[in-house]
Amino acid sequence: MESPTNTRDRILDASEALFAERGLAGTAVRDIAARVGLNPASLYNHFASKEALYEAVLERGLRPLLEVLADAAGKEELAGRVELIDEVMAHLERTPHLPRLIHHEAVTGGTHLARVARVYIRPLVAQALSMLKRHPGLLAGESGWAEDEHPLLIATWLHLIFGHFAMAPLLSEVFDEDALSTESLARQTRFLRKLSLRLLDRGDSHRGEPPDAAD
Amino acid sequence: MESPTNTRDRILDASEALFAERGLAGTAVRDIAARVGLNPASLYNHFASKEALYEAVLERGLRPLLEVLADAAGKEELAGRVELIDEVMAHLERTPHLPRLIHHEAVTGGTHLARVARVYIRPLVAQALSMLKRHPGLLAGESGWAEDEHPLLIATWLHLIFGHFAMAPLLSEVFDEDALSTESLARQTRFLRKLSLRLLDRGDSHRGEPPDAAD
Amino acid sequence: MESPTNTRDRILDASEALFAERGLAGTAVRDIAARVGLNPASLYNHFASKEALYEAVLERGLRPLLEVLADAAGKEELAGRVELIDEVMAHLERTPHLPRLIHHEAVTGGTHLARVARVYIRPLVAQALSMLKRHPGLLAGESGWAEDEHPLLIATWLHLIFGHFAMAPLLSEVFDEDALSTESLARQTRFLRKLSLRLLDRGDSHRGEPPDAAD
Amino acid sequence: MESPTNTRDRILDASEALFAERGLAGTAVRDIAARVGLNPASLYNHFASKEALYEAVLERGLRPLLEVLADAAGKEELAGRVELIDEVMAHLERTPHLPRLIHHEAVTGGTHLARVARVYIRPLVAQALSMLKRHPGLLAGESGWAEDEHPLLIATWLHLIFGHFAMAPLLSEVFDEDALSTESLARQTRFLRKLSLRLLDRGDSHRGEPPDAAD
DNA sequence: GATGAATGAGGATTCATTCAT
DNA sequence: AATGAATGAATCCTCATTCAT
Repeated sequence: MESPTNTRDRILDASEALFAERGLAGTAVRDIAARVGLNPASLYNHFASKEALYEAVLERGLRPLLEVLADAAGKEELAGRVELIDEVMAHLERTPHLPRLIHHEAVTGGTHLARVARVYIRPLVAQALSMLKRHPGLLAGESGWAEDEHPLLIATWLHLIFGHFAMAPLLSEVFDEDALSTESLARQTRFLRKLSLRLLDRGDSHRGEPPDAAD
Repeated sequence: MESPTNTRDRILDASEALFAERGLAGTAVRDIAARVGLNPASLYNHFASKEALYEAVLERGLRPLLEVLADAAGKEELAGRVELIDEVMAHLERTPHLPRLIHHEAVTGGTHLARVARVYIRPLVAQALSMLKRHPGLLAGESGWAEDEHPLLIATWLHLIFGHFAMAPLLSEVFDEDALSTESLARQTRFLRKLSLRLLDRGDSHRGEPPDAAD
Repeated sequence: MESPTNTRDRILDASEALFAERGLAGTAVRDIAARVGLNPASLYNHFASKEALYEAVLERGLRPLLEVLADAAGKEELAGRVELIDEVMAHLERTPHLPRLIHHEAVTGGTHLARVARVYIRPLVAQALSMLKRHPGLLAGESGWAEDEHPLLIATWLHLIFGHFAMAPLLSEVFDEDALSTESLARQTRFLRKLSLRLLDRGDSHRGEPPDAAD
Repeated sequence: MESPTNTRDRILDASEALFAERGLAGTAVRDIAARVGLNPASLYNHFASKEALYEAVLERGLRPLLEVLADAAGKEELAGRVELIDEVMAHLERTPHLPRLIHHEAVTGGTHLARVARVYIRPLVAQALSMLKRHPGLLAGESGWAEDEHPLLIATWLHLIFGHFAMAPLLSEVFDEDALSTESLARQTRFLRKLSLRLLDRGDSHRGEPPDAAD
């Protein structure tokens, strides 16, 4: 988070913030340049076009997130599941623009979306699905989730994690509290863990095991 | 949803679709005009500016949605809770652009957001909160939700309902299925009801009451 | 030549002059606009792009020339031959920018060249060749032109007619006389007729028939 | 014509080709640099400006050509006349970009044109005119050329020689044969000699002296 | 000599909007 | 209510050039 001396990175930082805030179309190259303290023409010494800059921003933001997810997903299921939430939330707290960027792409159905979805998100979802399938709580009788509901569970986490960051402006407005504050994020993280246990474990499991004992 | 002969409505329809797809900044007046089969100048016979048109689109989309919500919220709690999901999902299915519009606003933190939030969403959230508070399942002992978690529960529904529609382009790409298809929407609705029961009722309550018996 | 009231034509006129003078790359849209007394943006109400404008200029200039040539070529050979020169020179005198435009294209080998060559010039050359073949003077013995020299004869006329107009700036500078003045053009026309007779008729033919008797 | 190791010459070569192809305005410094495999900034170690580079290209191309012309013009008239054509054609074959460069200048009426015309071309034309005047064939009776037609004869050669090279892209397109091929150039040279004789000698002279016997 | 980075000026084009018709 | 033409401001980007390294 320390401000980089490297021009390229400073451009990427400024772009990330503005693209997240206003979207690709709503962001003027000149505004990015101004924020970096650079002549607009200078940006073109580093990126071939606004479009290319946008892609670089996506790439730079998505790749580390991907790695966090892949790492966590590789661990033991039970532990990984909870830690996954923690780590993703922690990571996003450090790059809070990213979810909004993704939302812009997701909502817009932009050119990059297909690529982003295929390269980054699909493998992740696949991994998450296989994790789910091996989860003991799901095998249980009548209270479990049918197999065709598993994707919806995955989507639920996506919505709740990314949505919280992406919709932060709205949530802050509605709930009168900065949704990106440390406190708010911690609360959301706790809530997500609790909710996850509640969704994944049978009725009796979350009775003997207080969900937020970890804090 | 039959195509209107009224010019003003045709403009609103075209605008809604384009604003939802590309956001305010990404949508050109001339593109709206072209879609309506009109000269761009003619739009100004109906709306004072692009901005005014955008507000009219928001207004036209939000008001009926809020009426649906207000209506449902006024009913008996238990019945209302489940029907609320059904009705909102059904309503959004008929105006599928709306959630994306809201998301654009929410993510962008646009000028209209504050107004939209205060006028439309806050009262709703307040109502929902009071509903939650009176819900019997929440009174229960150690497994319930603390009062400061109630807003997060409300947000959960917002994320899951609006998110599903708004992120439809991404979800479709990732899950290889049109997220706005009748089937997909029905499944999401069923899932939401089940999830709601699971979140709101004590462990033993959802055991005796099969969650998707309603279908 | 009277200045047109029609905006589109005024744009074409200004463009023709500037494109001829400076070439496509050397001409700024804003300069065209300024010459017409218009905002640069207004040009785009009439032409989709600078490129399209350039094509329209070429088209507007070439088509009538083509017709002049086709008309003249359709007439009796002997008469036609001499009149062809006269008419082409007279036509070009009225559209003196055209040859420079063509030269720009010819020298640049631009994108349009292939089309211009195929659509406009090839049919013309073909016609001229067939005219040449039927010319009696060419049948004659040792002093005639071999068949593979016929294209070079055609090219000779092209060079002399179009070259005179296109290179007018240089010729004026070198010969201290405006190459596009009525007088200069008349002289060049006379010269071309004389030269043509000299090239096409046997030695004795141009003795009994004084070449510039027509004036 | 072997590719030079000298950077300055490599720049001049690349520039000559590009200036000839696209003209001064149409050529970007960066394109020249790219063709040389150099950073644009490096060009400025060798030439003060694009303009200066252009002038250097003109200079480098024109001076040897003029020496050829001056040399040939100094010789005996009759021999020189025919050899002049040969030598100029041979020289231009080795620097085929030059005529296009000159045409760009000539057609554009650029800043350099006046200088080029006065310094280089006028003395040459003067010399050629004096040659013409002393030519015996012109003294002849009614079939000769009046004195005010002499400049037009000079111009004729200019048009035919330089025009052939400069308009090569068009001619190639129209006549379906590379106008700069060895064969095509040889044919044009032969044609020019024949045409010269035909223009300069009386009717009976070119009867006893077959024009292309020289080949 | 070479280069990466920077820049002011200018390039074509798009945009939302106006206005006379 | 509709439109063609006009426009000032902005858009992305290119250009020739400079300069520190």
